[in-house]
Amino acid sequence: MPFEKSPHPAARELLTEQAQDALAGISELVRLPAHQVLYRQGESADCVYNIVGGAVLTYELLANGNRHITAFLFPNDLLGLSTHGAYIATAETLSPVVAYRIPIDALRDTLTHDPTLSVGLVLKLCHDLRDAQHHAITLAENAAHARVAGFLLWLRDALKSPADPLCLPMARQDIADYLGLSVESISRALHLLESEAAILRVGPRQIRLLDLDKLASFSGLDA
Amino acid sequence: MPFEKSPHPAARELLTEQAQDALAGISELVRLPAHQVLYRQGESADCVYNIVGGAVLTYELLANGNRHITAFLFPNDLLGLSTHGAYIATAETLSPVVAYRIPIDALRDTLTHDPTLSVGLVLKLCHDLRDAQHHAITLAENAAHARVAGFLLWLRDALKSPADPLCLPMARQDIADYLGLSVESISRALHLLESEAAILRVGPRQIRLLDLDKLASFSGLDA
DNA sequence: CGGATAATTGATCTCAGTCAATCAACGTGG
DNA sequence: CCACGTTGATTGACTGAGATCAATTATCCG
Repeated sequence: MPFEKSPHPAARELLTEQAQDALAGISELVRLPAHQVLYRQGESADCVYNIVGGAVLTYELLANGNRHITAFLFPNDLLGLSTHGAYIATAETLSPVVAYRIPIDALRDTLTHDPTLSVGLVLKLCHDLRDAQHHAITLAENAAHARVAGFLLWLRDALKSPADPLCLPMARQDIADYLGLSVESISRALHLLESEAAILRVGPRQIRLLDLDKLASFSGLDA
Repeated sequence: MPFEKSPHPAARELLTEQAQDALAGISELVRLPAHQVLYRQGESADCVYNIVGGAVLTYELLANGNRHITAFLFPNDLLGLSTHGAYIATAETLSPVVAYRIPIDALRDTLTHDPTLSVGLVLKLCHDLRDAQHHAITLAENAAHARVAGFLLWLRDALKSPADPLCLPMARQDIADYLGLSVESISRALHLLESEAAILRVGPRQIRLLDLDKLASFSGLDA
């Protein structure tokens, strides 16, 4: 939604400062250790969270026992919104996290009074929707190395850290459950990308993206 | 977001009557023939559409020439929202369509004045986000017949037509591009589901869902 | 009725999953 | 400080589900 055509903020900062302030007024700052559950799928959705620092993932457990990761969330991301009063997914911290915890009632009240927040929230949701659709496109791409290449580029963007050794905040299994692949396929894809000199594995959690263009062409999603 | 916990409207009618009225006041009713482009990916996003009747699909063209369908849209669905002033996908009618065309500027103005609309819009976007995540989960499920079974159940729900012969508004190729499969795999999956007495193909576009429980267990997504 | 398009069926091959083993990294306790 | 055990990551061999290519059948619309 082109509410702000030219001076658009960075993709992940769609909640304007005013909106952030409005939210801060009704929220509580919480600090959480790594690998802590924020909320569980099916629980009554009482609060939403606005991440300040750290990384979070959300997942759903399927009937067959598979775990499907629906999103990785980073600073300025919002999570916990749902339509029918119950959380859709389970949310877990990947690292120590600092976040605003916002009671849903307070959010609703603020929303009905403060139009500024509305616009920011709508923009944020549009972005998240776009992200989810992009995720779906990645999953529809059948080639494993294409999914992994796309994932690395997406992560680089999401982390806003062009810091050369890209730091993965999640384990291989998390990437696998996000991309719909096995951990072994993730390894093989990384091996392939490395052998093609597109990346360099410094450590299991540190990857240098050597050739962004090559990665983009591997991902098949660009231009 | 549990803005309305108990008396929640049907999933596809999250825009309240008030919100619908607010939108109707600033919009123009348009009628379009089948297989007409509403807008193209990359164009300036000037209008959003609220579907009254008919079916629409949105897709993105990838670098490798593949077409990925991001959504099928039906009455009460909203499309055309984007974050940065340009449409993300191309939208095409599947059938003759009646829709409200809403200038984005008018929507923004209304949004900053009418909190009712805000809440409705946020709810709608939450629903769409959930739908996109569900789509991603379907794509991550590797079994072709599982995807097709899930798709049929989803479509039945989306069409709000328990009318026994389920009418598919889209072609096999559309289903394939939505589920990340080949047309042949769609056929084979339907054949399998039919041989298991879960469905019955009346015609290419008419399918009777004989055993919803069996379909659900094939889909593997339910509880 | 006839041509064009869509849908189905068949045969083959490729790629990712699975099972299994190896290797590396890290933290613990002796 | 180092041996050890546990966990996570990688690599290898094999299998199976879906893509692809090709041919046939069905359906739509003039």
